[in-house]
Parts: sequence; structure tokens; C-alpha cells
Amino acid sequence: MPYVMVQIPNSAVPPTPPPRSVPTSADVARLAGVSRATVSYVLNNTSAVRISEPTRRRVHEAAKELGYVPHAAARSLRAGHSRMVLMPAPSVPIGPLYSQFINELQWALSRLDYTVVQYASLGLRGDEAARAWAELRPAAVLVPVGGIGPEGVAVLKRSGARAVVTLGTERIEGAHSLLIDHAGVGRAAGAHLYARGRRRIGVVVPDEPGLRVFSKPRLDGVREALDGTDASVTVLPLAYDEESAAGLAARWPELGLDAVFAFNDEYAMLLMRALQDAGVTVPDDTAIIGADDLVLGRLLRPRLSTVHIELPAGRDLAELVDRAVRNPGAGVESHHVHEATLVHRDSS
Amino acid sequence: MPYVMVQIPNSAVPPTPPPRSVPTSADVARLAGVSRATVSYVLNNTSAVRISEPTRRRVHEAAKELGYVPHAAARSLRAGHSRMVLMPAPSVPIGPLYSQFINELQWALSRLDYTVVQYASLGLRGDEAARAWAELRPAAVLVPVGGIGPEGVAVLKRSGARAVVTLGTERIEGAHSLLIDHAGVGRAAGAHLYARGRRRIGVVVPDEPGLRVFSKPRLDGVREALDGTDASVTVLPLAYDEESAAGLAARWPELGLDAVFAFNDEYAMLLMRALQDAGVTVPDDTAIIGADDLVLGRLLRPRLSTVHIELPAGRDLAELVDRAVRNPGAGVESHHVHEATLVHRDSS
DNA sequence: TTGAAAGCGCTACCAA
DNA sequence: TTGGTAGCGCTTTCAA
Repeated sequence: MPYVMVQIPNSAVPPTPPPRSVPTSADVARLAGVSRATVSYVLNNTSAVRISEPTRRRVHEAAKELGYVPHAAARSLRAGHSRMVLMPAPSVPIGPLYSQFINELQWALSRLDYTVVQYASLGLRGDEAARAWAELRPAAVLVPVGGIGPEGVAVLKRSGARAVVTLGTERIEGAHSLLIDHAGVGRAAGAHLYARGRRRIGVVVPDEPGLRVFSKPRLDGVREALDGTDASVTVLPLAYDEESAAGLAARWPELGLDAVFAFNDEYAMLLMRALQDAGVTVPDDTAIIGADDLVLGRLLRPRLSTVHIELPAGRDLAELVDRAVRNPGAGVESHHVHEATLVHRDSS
Repeated sequence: MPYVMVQIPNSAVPPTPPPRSVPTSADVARLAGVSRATVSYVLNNTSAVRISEPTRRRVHEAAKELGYVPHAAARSLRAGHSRMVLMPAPSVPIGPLYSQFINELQWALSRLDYTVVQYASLGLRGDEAARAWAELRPAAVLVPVGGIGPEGVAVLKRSGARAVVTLGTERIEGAHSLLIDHAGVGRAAGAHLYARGRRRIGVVVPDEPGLRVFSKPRLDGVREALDGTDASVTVLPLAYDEESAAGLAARWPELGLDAVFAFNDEYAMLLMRALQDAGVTVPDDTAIIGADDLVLGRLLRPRLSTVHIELPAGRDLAELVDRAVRNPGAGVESHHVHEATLVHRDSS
């Protein structure tokens, strides 16, 4: 273990106070001298029923004294539904762009009074994951990318999910789909490099399998843009470490590339450094373009060209979810996220 | 809205198949022609009871046909406990170091058959957050940093949490505490800069309030290391954008600093670029050191000195949680995470 | 204004 | 080997 015990041997601590069991609303009722119904009315501010002020006070005091906290599972079991929005937790560290987006989204959903929960379904494949999510009976499920198919959507809907929203490159049957145009990112990059006179174009594809969902359509986009031209596309596998980058840079002369689309700005930075260390001049020998328009791209020299992609605003997506939850009967919608736009700086 | 509807107007879709209600184990029992008890035995592989093979088959088939998925809330209500480990979702994009750590941890806990859930408690302050978490009746709660106090821990324990583990700079009464030595990071940086002959030392403190929990102890560490010496410490507030960095760099001559500890590698990169653009030479005019030992530090020129900090391995932490859950009566433990170690490269 | 009681879906005890 | 059933904690209808 990389750490070291430092304090409080087990025996030095009073063996936990009398393992008094968790207080329930019945306990509160007993202590306040009222019925469980009254407790529920008071604590939920039920407007259909008027409770006298003294009673209210007694209930609140009893609840506070016992440290009563309602039991969400019991409540939603009784209610027959929950206000939980479930998202699978990303299984690989996703970049700052998506972290930011997820935060915004969580914030917006909280404002709409949803309980947002990221569920780690690491081992699970396809439908297994959907089933695991369904066990929690969420009101809505928001799948960032490629983690679900039509059968998964069906499982969730059958078990009461009022909305399934996917966020990715393709439309999923039965789900609201937000289509992010990753292919468009590749197209923009490819077209730009071509327009700048480049013809032998490399495309970085991260080794990280979790990034495949992004890298595949981006690569396809480059191919599309260059299809029917005299330009060639070379796939360049790359791990996110110096050795891998140096290895790639060492092969640069034999590859004979005059441009590279580096998947995103972070990989672009990695590769650009390795190329520069190997004596390749950017952009004269080889042009480089990244994607995602991160801050770090502006800090590089030469400044990094990139493809900016607009993710849906957290608020808008939260509203889509809310609409879908409130009106699950309505048809499924598909939206296209704004197009990718090219940001030309000095590296291309 | 930054996106555009593209397909399937509401009216073009069959208004969702008859909103058949969610199948329960009773439905499965009915279809299979057995009792609910038998269904439960079969689906849970209850070993204390032997069910005939034909019956098992009938139950499994019925379950599959109905698309039955058990209801987690009902189950844990009945069981009186859950295997949920709850972590608050970070409210600001936390760096790659912590993302990586959280992933590892989730993986390790999944292996131990826990359901790991990140809960977004964005609006909530202090005890409110603890109460919200307690409503879910998690078996354990893992609070990455400064998001809980002793009262919060008490609330959670009262409502059945068998373990509360904190991960931060200080020990919290009643919780298992993993102490990460952020002050040690600052101390290492400060001592290093002093040893390199620097005396007028700046310390970057990010404007981002969510990073305060890290930046405060790191700053304190620098002060500790320099206390009683002839060196001075200057606090440098900085936002993570180019303008803020350029503004700071413009004031550099009047600040007269010969070294700066830049909070972490990302802020170091930002500041280093701004300083270089302003004509400040690194490390001759001003030494820079970062922290967290990210890949990007090795990609800068000069290569960035940094402070490496070893986070607990996900597996070890998962085992600590498991131990605590299985034996909640035992005393609370505090552990020190490994010390910060200095990585000297070219920027200092 | 308050209380009694049913029932959400599930599991586990006890009987058959 | 299988079924009946109580009860987990909560809300809500109906009566008092």
C-alpha cells in the first residue's frame, strides 16, 4: 500500500455508539406524538392539507432531533417514479471539453429539480449495461456516446424510463438523438489541409480504445473530404506518451507526409513536439491541425490550427430531457448539433 | 438553440405503443405459472433452495419474454441495505490526474461488486449535500475533498452509511481519512526554488473557486518551506485564460520575482507562455515549477520542473472501503498518502 | 385537522 | 420442491 497508517488503532475508539437503527418517519411520528401521515404532510409541505402550526413545529423538532432523513428508495417505490437522470460515467478520462459540458448539463438538470447520477458500468457490455441502468428505474437516461443500441433503449423504456437521449454520431432507434458531427470535424480538417495545398495527409488515431467512438468518424470525415481528389490519407496510430510520439516522428521521413490531422489538440501538441524535436519544421515541412479548440492550442508555437465544435448548451439539453420526461408520448426527436468550424492559426 | 431539428415530427410517429406498465416479478410468476417466491429463488440463484430444472426454464423464459428487470429500490428496501458507493461528482473539471484516479477507483469497486455512483450535488452547501446523499442510503460515501464536515459524516452514519471515506488535506472526525499532502507539494516546490537560489517567489492561485481546496494548502506549503528564510512569497491570482496570463506577465517587471510556483502544470504552461511572450527568459530571469507531473510538462521547452504526487492506487482504496463496509464497528483509520517528490527538469 | 390502512416490488421465513 | 405471506419506509385516500 502506498500509504501508511498513522492514527487511531481500532481498539482506541469507542466501538461505535449503540448501533441504533436508522430513524424512520414512524420514529418521528412517535416522538412528536402524531401519526405517520401527519409527519409526511408536514415534511412535504403538502398543500392539500392544513396542519396546525404547533403540530408542524413538533414534527420538525422531532425530525431534527432524530436526524431523520427520508428514504429515497421507499419514496420512489411508493410514488412509482423517480426524478433521477442517469448518465454512464465515462470509462476513460475524457477531455476538458466534455468534462465542462457534463458539468454544465448537471447544473442545468439540477435546476430543473432532477437528481443527476453518473453510473459506473465499467465491466458491462451493451445490453448488460442498459439492464443495470434500468434497475435503478431512472426517469431519463442520457448516453454520451455509443454506449447503447436500439435493444438497450427498448429495455430502458420497458422498465419505465420516460426518455432516452443519446449524444453521438448516429441516430439510435427509439431514442432522442443529439447528433454530434464528428465526421464534420474530420471533413473540415481535411478540406482545410487540401485547400492549403497539402496532398499527403496523415490522420492520428489514438490507441486508447475508449476514444475510438470519436476517432473513427473523424477519420472517416477526412477520407470523405479527400475522396476523389489526388490526396492520400495515412492512418497514424498513436499512444498518448512521448515514446510513441518519438517513434512516429522517427518514421516521418519515410512516411513523406506534408500534413497531419492529429485527432485533437492534446495529441497535436504531443506530435508537434516530437516532430520539432526530430527536426521537422511546422508548418513548412508538415502542417498540423488539431481539434476541440482547447486553450493549450493557443499556447503552442506555432499557434495550433484547430477545429472548433459547438456542443449543445447544458441548458438546452436539460430542457430537451425535461420536455421528453413530461411528455413521453410525443415522438422522438433528432437534432443536429451546429457544424464544426475551422480555426486557422499558424500551424497549417 | 444551437441545434436544428432534423427529423421525425411528433405526429409522424406512432404515439408510443400502449403504455403497458413495467413488468414486475408477479407478472413473471403469472406467466410462468409459479409463485412470486419461486421467481425470486430462480432469478437470484438462491442456493438454500432447490428448484426443478423445468421450473427454472419456465421462469427464465417468462422473464425474458416480458423484458423483466428487477427493481433495485424495492430490493434494497427489502434487504435493508444496498451496495452503493456514492461519490459527489466534481463540480469543476478536475485535471487528468484525478479523472484517472476516479476511473481506477470505480473499476476496482466494481470488481468488488459495488455499484458506484457519482452524485451531482451542485447547488447544495455542506450539510444539505450530506443529507441529499443520505437519502440514497449508500453503503459507503467517498468524498474527494473538502465537501463534508463532521456533522455531515454524522448525518450519513445515522442514516446507515457503513463507511465515510474522505480524501483531502485534513482529517475529518468520524470518517476514514486519506490525507493527501498538498501542503507537501507546496513545501517541495518552495524548498526546491530556495535551494536553486531564488528568493522572490511568486505562487499562482487559480481564480476558479473550485480549486481553492487544492491551491490554499499548496500556497501554505510554500510559505512553510520559506518561513524563517530571507525569501518572500507573493500571491498571484490567475484565471485560466490568455488575457489573465498576459496581464500578469505585463506586471512582471514591477513584481520583480525570480521564481514562481504555478499551482499545477497546466497553469504553469499558461504562465510560461505569457512570460516568454513578454520577453522574460525561463529559467534565467524567472524559474517556473508546476505540479502534478502531467505529460504536457515534458512537452514544454524548457521542460517543466514539477512536483509529482502519488495518489492512492484505486485498488487499495477500494479495499479500504470494502473493509470499512464489512466491519463498520472497527475504528476509523487515517492514512497518509505518499510524500510529494520533486521532479527537476529545465524550467527551474 | 388528524389517523388508519393499503400498497408500491421485492425477498425470506415458514408451511405444505 | 413450491406457495403464502409479512414487512422494508413511504405517501395518499378515505374516514373520523
